[in-house]
Amino acid sequence: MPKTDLLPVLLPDAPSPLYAQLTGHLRSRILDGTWAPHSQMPSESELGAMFGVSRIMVRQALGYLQKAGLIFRIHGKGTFVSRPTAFQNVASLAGVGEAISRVVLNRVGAGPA
Amino acid sequence: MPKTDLLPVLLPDAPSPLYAQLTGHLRSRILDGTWAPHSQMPSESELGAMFGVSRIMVRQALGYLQKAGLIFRIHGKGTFVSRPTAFQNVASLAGVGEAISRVVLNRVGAGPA
Amino acid sequence: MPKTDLLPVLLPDAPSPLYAQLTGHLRSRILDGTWAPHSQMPSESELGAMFGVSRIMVRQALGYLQKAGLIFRIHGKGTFVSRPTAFQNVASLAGVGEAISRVVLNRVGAGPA
Amino acid sequence: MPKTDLLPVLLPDAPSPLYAQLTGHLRSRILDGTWAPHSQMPSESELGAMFGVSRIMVRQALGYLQKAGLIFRIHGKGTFVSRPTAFQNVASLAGVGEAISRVVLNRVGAGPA
DNA sequence: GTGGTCTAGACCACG
DNA sequence: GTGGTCTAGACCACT
Repeated sequence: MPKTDLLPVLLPDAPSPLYAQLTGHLRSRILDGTWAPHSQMPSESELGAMFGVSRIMVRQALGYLQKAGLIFRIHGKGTFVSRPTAFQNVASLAGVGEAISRVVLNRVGAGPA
Repeated sequence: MPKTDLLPVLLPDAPSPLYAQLTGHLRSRILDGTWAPHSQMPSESELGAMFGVSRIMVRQALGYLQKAGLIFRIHGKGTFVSRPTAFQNVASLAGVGEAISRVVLNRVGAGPA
Repeated sequence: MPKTDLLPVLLPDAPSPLYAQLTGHLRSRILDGTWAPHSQMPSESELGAMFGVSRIMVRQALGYLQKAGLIFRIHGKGTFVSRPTAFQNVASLAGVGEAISRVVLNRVGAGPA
Repeated sequence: MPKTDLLPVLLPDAPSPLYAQLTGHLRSRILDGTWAPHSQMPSESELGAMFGVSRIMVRQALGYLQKAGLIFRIHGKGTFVSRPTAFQNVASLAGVGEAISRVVLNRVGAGPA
């Protein structure tokens, strides 16, 4: 009787880590245009204050978004949205976009070994 | 609390589980003011060392105390005594107290810029 | 067996972050057989003590090694070397090796949640 | 009252650079014992706020004091006064003192379980 | 004044 | 008693 019928709904019982939630929130704001492409996002500290989490969690979430090609970061300058919405599904291209943007805005940075 | 070797048959023969004893000890220290309301308790590891039990036992005991509204825990921060003795029976309100305390504690340490 | 002398001298003028140095040290010990394939490595805390760094730096270094397929980690059990030296250059296969090792050592993460 | 655009070419018009003044202030506080030997000084941000200067100026001044052997800095921990007045002229030894202090400080908080 | 590295130590989830 | 998540706050490198 109790047997759930093939859940179409995603079971929300799993709490999911904070940084995962935060990643989702940030991604939404990028996709919905709150932060426009190539515009500077709020600083890591500000994002931490906005969402009530520590800076380390912000950095972890931003790291995911960077890996996904949605944003790129420039040391000493800030964090930026990388590409327009139309390109967001093409993750592999976004990576290229990031590299180009980095060069354009400043210069290449050294990745970790 | 002395050990009674003669147990009435109605009770389980085990001399009360370890975590129950520990829960009693911790509750006593909270009620007698050893750990003041809203003050931070020793860490789970320290409590384990203090009472000579494993951390899993400590967590089980703390879980009881939390459910009873005597304490609340903040991830990454610590375990805290929730309210003065007078409020200890109102478990449901204590939950609210926890939520408020959490916000208060968060905000104290997190000034925006 | 010493390191491959294939690569010309890497310019060592950059101080290189601590976690990068640590990653190198750990990789060396894996490659030289200090920690044998499929054997359990020291815990994160022990590695921190061994190298005089914080656990977070250890985790960062282990994260790199995991991404490179040299190790895999099992929650609640430990960190393990993933594959023999002969396979270390084939990073893509190492991922498969990890999956197999998980099954061999214990079992699959059974419940699909 | 007039803006002197007639500058004597030999001397700079600025009455000693900002960081030199700051360096003097900080040195005074160290020598008069405001910050005791081996005690932790205020953070770079706090010092900037205390003296109304930017953090970059603070870092420049601290760099001088470090080179002079009056202080040493530990990444992720803080800035510390290095030695009593009697030793302040022996800059080279202060470097050794720093190294030792680092180990000592590290070991205090990092028991091998 | 940003992002980058690092420390110390808490609670959480799993075995 | 492991690895996983999270906090708070320090100094560092760059602009």
